Amino acid sequence: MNPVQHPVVRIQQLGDYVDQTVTLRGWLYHKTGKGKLNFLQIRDGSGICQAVVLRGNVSDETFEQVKALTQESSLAVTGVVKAESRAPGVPGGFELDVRAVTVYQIADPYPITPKEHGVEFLMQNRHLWLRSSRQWAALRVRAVIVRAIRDWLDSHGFLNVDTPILTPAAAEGTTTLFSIDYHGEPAYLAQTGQLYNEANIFAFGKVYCFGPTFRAEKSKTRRHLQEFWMVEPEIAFCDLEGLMEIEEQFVSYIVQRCLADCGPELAILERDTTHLQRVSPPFPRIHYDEAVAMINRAAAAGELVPGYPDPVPAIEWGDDFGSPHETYLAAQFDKPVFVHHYPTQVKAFYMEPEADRPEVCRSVDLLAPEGYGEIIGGSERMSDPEKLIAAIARHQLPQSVYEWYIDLRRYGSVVHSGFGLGVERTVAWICGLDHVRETIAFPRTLTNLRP
RNA sequence: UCCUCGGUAGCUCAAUCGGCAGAGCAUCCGGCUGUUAACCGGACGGUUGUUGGUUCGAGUCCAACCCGGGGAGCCA
Repeated sequence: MNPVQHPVVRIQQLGDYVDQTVTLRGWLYHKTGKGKLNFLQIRDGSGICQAVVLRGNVSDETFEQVKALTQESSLAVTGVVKAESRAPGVPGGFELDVRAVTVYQIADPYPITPKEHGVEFLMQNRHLWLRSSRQWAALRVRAVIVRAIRDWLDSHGFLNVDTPILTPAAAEGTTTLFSIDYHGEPAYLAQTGQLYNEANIFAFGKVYCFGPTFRAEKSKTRRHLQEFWMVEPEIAFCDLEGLMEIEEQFVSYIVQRCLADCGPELAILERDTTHLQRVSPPFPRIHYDEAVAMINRAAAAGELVPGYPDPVPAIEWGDDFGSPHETYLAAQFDKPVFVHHYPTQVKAFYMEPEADRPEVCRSVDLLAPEGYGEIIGGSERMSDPEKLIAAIARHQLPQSVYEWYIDLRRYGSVVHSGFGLGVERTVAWICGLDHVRETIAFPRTLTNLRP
């Protein structure tokens, strides 16, 4: 029996071929032998299918070949698709009653077994780990999230205008940047496209940039990468309140799209989706003042940070929140929560101070539930050129470097706002992963540059 | 940078008071017609992160260093 005589199908489509003879091409994910009966779990990138090889249904030569297959051997199997409730797989419920097998390669002993492994080992073998079902599922959800991001923005009047990755200076003074040699001149890998986005809205009205950003922070936590992807929408004629409305529509769409399109993937990840199903506008909004009061009430009562053995630390008005504060705040709500009007002094120079209360600014962070932390940071931008020049001076930044940015306020300034959404944290939240390293194919963490 | 936990077979781990370094998985051989991380029998597998020290004797105790995990700060 020649495999090429039958349609070559992907496992995802198997349900359309019940009782037909087809060929699958892929890799052996797992094998259990029962004497004259062998069960092969075959991956092809689109799903996992159980193939049943019974001695007598295939040639003796083929049967011996199957017994010799190792994990991750590449092969093609031809047989009849059967609806079979006992069959595991993605999608489950179908199996292939095998009649012929073509082995492309017998794989060397595969280092990643179905048993447990440590993080260090898995990261050293990331190029192979990607094949494991949980990693496969998370990266497929990531792809859907990216698609949802673009679909929502593209269909709501935003133009994708990407911004440079090689930049001459820091957008926000404090963060550590990766520096490179730009033909003898120091340059840096971008940590945000925001300033360029602000130029772009004066040409296009509503824009977004979407790409990798770089932070050379010595951060070694489940929420941090050195290289991560961020989508940054920026909107002309939009104030803080308008911004929050856009953010909650946008995030809700992303979540609902994943629930609709990623059922099998979320099942593999064993994600409890009850929290996610509640994600719809409006999201709760709390003022920084109120957040400080909530934290200090919890601190006084000796409450613990959810998920940690430590008590909620008290905070003084004017300080930025630490991770334990954000974790505590987010846990008080069952939806993402907006925290707005942070103190001006802890935020970036370009954020618009509140007119009748300049010690707070028109900024807003969105905190994800279940301990996933800040997934969005955004603000209304300063639109008056004189106030912007003063803010640049107050932050001891060189005005000459920002002349082009000040120009944006000299030639038709308007109220405008924007935000940045971190893709990896969003993926971690929606997938219920405990570390962002599993949300991107080749994560760059503090200690992982290779593979 | 700081705090904290760890490093023993390819992988995941065990080793009592300082006294012969041991299991499971993977791999190889044999058995099994419904397996779901199958199961049963056998084989193979070790410079205990590195260097130095204490001791009759160190995986175990001491010191320094290297590597990794989690967290703080900072951030998305």
